[in-house]
Amino acid sequence: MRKPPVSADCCPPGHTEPPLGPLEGPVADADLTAFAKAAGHPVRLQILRMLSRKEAHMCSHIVDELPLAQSTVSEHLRILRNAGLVQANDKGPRVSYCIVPSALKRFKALLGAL
Amino acid sequence: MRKPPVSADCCPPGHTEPPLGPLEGPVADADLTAFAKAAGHPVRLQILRMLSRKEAHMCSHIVDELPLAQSTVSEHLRILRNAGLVQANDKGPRVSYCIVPSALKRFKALLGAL
DNA sequence: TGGTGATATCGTTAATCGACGATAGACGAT
DNA sequence: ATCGTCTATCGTCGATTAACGATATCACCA
Repeated sequence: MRKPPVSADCCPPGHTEPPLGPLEGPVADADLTAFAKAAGHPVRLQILRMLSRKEAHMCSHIVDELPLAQSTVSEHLRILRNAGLVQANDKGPRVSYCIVPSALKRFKALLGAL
Repeated sequence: MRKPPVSADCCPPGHTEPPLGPLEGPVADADLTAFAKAAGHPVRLQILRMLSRKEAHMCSHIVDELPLAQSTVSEHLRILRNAGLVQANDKGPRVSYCIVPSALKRFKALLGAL
């Protein structure tokens, strides 16, 4: 349930390399469980794919692509945000979403350590 | 919900390299969702870790390690089996479990393709 | 200042999940 | 043949999740 601070600019080009955290132990287990749980839903995976292909950034675009109510999509985005996989810059009435590269990297690293 | 056939011997040494299936498209999405859903639970992750460290093979060992009823552990093992991540050889009254290396590999590949 | 479009939140409801105890089935040992 | 052990399955119950519509909030524009 880590809620990362909303950064002003979305998807900053990777320049720093944080240590990504431990790959085993309680923290690793909690993180991997949270990541997998968030990704373990067809709609959320679809959203992640859209964001990773940079086909859609704005919430309304995502809503247009899915046969779901806006509130439902917003809820899935909230779950992805809470898991730390996705980030939002809420400048103005439009909110642009993007994947958090370091989180995805950590997700892959944690799974790789299995 | 693919239920792989139970092989007679568990954890055969890797000798063949199946193509692992597509990394995108509906099948990939379904597989990745199923894998992530199965792994997205603390108890199941713990079971996967036990199996990957080869600390425990038998169901009873896993039950001993966890503060859960035997039926609950059996249910988690069933979910992991249904996801294809785990395999059982039910020779005799004891059942030995192990991770399915190719499934784990595919899981990592699917996530890596994100 | 009032309106408009875009998101988030709230409350509700149906469906799914997680856990348990009880029970059944399979096998080896006695 | 019977017993004891190990595992799977069933039925149940409470908790959580997923979806929706309605409503609130926010930033911009006229």
